[in-house]
Amino acid sequence: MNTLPTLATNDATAALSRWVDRLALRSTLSAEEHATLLALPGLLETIQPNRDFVRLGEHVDKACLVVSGLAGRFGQTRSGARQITALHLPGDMADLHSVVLPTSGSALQSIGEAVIYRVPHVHLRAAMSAFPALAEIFWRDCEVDAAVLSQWALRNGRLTAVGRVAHLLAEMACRLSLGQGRDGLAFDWPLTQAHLSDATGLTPVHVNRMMRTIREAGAADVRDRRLQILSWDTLRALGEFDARYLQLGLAV
Amino acid sequence: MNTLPTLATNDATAALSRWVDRLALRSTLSAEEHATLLALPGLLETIQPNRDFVRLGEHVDKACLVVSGLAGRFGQTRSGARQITALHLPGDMADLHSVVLPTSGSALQSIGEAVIYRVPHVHLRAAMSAFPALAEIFWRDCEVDAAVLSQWALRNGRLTAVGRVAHLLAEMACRLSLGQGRDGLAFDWPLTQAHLSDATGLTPVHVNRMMRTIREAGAADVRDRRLQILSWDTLRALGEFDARYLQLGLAV
DNA sequence: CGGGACTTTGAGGTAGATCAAAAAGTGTGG
DNA sequence: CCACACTTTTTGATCTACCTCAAAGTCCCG
Repeated sequence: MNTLPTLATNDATAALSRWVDRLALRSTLSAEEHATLLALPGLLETIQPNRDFVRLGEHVDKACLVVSGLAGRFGQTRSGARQITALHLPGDMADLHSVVLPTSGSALQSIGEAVIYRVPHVHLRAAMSAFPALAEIFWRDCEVDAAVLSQWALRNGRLTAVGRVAHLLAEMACRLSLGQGRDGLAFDWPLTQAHLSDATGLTPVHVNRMMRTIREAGAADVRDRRLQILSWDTLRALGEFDARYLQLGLAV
Repeated sequence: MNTLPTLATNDATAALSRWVDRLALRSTLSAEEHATLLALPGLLETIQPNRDFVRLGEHVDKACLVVSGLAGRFGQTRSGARQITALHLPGDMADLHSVVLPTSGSALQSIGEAVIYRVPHVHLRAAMSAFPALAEIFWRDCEVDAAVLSQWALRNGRLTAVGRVAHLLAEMACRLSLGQGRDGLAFDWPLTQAHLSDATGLTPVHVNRMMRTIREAGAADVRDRRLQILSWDTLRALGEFDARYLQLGLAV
């Protein structure tokens, strides 16, 4: 499915803009740096639902910016069990780290249909050469992802099943709203219960039961492919959730 | 317990040298960059067993290089359960990422007695200013840690208890030997079974049983605070272990 | 209207947790 | 060198959170 060139360019610019805004939350960008990043060339690509767009072990020379939809980072055991180690939403440069480690250590897959914008490393490197501060800014962006992953390890290692699911829902609500969740918020939600089970290390059946528990607690609900926050406080309590690790610049 | 200044300096230099050698495995360093890093000033500090030397939420202005002993990165749930999200051995700059994210998202604690060398960010930043390539090299080092964490998430999410413990033992054997494990290798091993349980998300009692399983399989054994690799192939099979993610430059 | 993907429910099994206590190791002071 | 306290490992017995297997129900799309 092709979009008109202009439309496509607008999509990419909007996603780049989201990304740059998020960078600016945590780093100081000069006007020139800002402009350079917004002008990064790349290729728009529509990815069918649940398709790898970066394969495990592949040598990559482009970084993927999520334009629309959702992307997951997938690991896999020898016996074929999958584990999601990161979820990326529009405005996330999903594998910025590939600039410094170009051999992909895990696969990237679309969740639902997704559009990505592939930015060649050459251009990112050119930007870094022109503005050395960008290296640090990119590095910082990657470290926020690492902090999130560290929280996932804690959650999946030490929370009960309800806690794990609730924590994930709460995290996504925060990231999707770029702030604290609030009662009544709702978001597009392409994740199936199978995806949630791969992210939390549970079985799909058990995730289903935990979603019921969360619904019956009046915390959150997924209906019609949308996530509804019913009671933010309840959800946060269930998942022992504290948004500080997301580094969104919220009140401490 | 104070050591003579000269001795102390030698320790720090040896640890810095290990760190720089490891950087050189994955990045290309010029002679000047090499020399600058080896000359990084810092403070040697001996840490009592099981003491936090970086606290959660603290604002840090120094990065910690492990000189001797072992350090763990600890997360904690509200209910007090602990999860280890990284283990750092001598020659690891345990929180290099603090240069770009100075508010610590998790605590660092010694495992057994440890010696660390605290390198002020100012000097790391000065090095980065003098040699812009260093920013990228530091970033790459952090990304290797992130790749390891991602593997931990996969392991703890999707392997059985024996697999998790075996995988951790195999990883540590590789990192301690800077290569593949080999039958008969042995290493100092300050980790208690309680530590292993915090790293794998299991209970100490169950870790004990899994250690027995691993011993009875003839794969590995801990005796007298030393880890003995009995059969590398068996251990690797038990943990579904593939060393590539460690980026040690081994044969693929 | 039929087929595929996803959710939901049920029944029964098991890996790992929990609780409790003994055994072994380690360090300290007398 | 022994006695004591403390930490760590080991073992046993029981319990339960989550898994497995199976099938029905729902939604969506061609």
